[in-house]
Amino acid sequence: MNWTQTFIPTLKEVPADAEIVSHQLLLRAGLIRKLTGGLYTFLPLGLRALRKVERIVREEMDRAGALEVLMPALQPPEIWQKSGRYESARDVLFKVRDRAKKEWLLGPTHEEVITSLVAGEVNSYRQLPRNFYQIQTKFRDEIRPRFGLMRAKEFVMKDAYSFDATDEAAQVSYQKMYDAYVRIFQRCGLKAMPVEADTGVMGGKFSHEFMVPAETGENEVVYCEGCGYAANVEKAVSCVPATTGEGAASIGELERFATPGVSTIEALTRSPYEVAGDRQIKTLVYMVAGKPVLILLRGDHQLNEAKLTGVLGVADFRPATAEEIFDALGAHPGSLGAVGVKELNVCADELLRGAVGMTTGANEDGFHLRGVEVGRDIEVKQWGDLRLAAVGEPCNHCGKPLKVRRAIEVGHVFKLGSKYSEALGALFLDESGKQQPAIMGCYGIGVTRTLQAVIEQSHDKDGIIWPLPVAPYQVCITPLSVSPESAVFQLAQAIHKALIEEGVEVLLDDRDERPGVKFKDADLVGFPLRLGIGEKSLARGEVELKPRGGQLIAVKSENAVTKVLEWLEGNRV
RNA sequence: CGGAGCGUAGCUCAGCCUGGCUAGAGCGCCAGCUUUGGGAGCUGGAUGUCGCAGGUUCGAAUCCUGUCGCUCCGACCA
Repeated sequence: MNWTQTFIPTLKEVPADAEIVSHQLLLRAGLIRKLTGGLYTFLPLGLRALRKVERIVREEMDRAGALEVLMPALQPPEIWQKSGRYESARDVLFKVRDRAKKEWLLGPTHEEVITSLVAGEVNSYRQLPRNFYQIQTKFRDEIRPRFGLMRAKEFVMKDAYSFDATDEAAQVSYQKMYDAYVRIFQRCGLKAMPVEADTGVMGGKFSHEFMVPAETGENEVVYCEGCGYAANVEKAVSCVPATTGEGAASIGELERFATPGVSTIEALTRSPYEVAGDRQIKTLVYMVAGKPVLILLRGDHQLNEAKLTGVLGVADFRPATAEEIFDALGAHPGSLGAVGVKELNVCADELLRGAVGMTTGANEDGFHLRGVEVGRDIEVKQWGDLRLAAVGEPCNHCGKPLKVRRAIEVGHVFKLGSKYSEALGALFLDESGKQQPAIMGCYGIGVTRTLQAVIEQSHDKDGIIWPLPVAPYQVCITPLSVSPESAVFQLAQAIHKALIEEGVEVLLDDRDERPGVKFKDADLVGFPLRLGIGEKSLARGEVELKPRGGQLIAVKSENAVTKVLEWLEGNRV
């Protein structure tokens, strides 16, 4: 392909509305253009890279035995009502109406569709296991689209759904996808790590996310360098010693004391009170299904709402407002406590079990209580792990201090169980003739997001550094003259032709531009290999191979094609 | 949805506070000349609904109101 015949609108300046470097480079390298917030057009170069990622995904899904299908993006709301997600996922659902005013949904995902298909087609254990996948555009009414392709209203996703007759078989299906994901991200040149994940609104009990470490990521991963444990912070557990009464200022007697103006844990740790954070009980009030519930944590800990969902068994909750709190407890945030509270549900973190000599709010503005004994003074109705694991806490498995880093979620595998198969009637007859719901798994990869994650992870100050397998072109030929009769350009064209015949994806920069412009653009776009042809080196019978980000290699011009092929072979993943 | 900021040429932005000549710069684009190994130089040229609507005023890019869009922070997030 000649540069002048394709369309690569590179940008010298950084677009004002792109915040993170991968988004800036997507725009600057001429890969995408924004139509409006959260919606982008893929330009020829960007589309080529996207297709590369898709191809890798497709090859690995096929290798893992999954079958490609293509489902409708437009879906009837009825199946979403059946699964219950018409309500639970309503915030992300795009709804449209046809001329008869009937409502339709633009699919954010396809569990309902595939399960409906299987419900009608699969009747016997003999037809299982099955795994169907598709690569398709998904629509989500994101509250706040951002970071280019990272979080968009519309994006390309690979989604796969497995159906099994037994739990054990489902586990095998899950592991196949897990292994395929490891290969996919490796082949994309990404350092992605699988981490244990919360299952969220999807339901199900078992899940891993594939995370690409990046400062700009929207997720936090807790991990241990000692044993390899890694989990999304929403799921992560750590091993903090139980809270004892040792060292407490006052054990045994419940004592009310004045704390004028104190409304934070931190303020109580200071003079004259000097109550350490781990000697305090933090009292949060949440409205759970419309009723106030007290959530107790140690003062130095943070609430993990994902864990709260698990402990309460419902996701329908939110922090109470100051007014709701005052109505329930007669005090404002900062002076709250659960001592003597009988009429409200009290839900406490495990680490508070048996804690004595604690300090907490007195439910009277400006007063706290010390000498609190959980159990004696506080009636806890529900216990659970509610705590957000934090950096430095001991790993639950090996005791080494945990670390935390930000990451981009590029893939997610779930063991779903039978939630959807039951709701949508995906039943089969087992060997004994008994009707059973299929055991499902679902497996997503954000294809467009993966593409951007590659750039986020692989770039320098000059531009993108494409891993060879996902580069839009593998090689860019840069002749420093494009006058038709020049030896430089004639050689460039000959090599171009020869490489195409060898099946190499090659771009010939035939623009009549100064060398600096061509070099800068080649670096910006990030071709893995650039072949420079100029008068000076050609006078010595040489051309120049320049791997992106590597050292220049002079090769004899008659060996150029061979050397390029060798380089490509040597860098294949 | 709450908070903050921004909408002026294809891109990056100045001008606005303190209303007033023909609305500007750099980059890009077009033509010509010169140049040719890391985003060249000179000359000439084209390009604007100053987001949109209303208001105040003799006069609005500038002040006021509304509205739409974008960006950031938060909440949210399969």
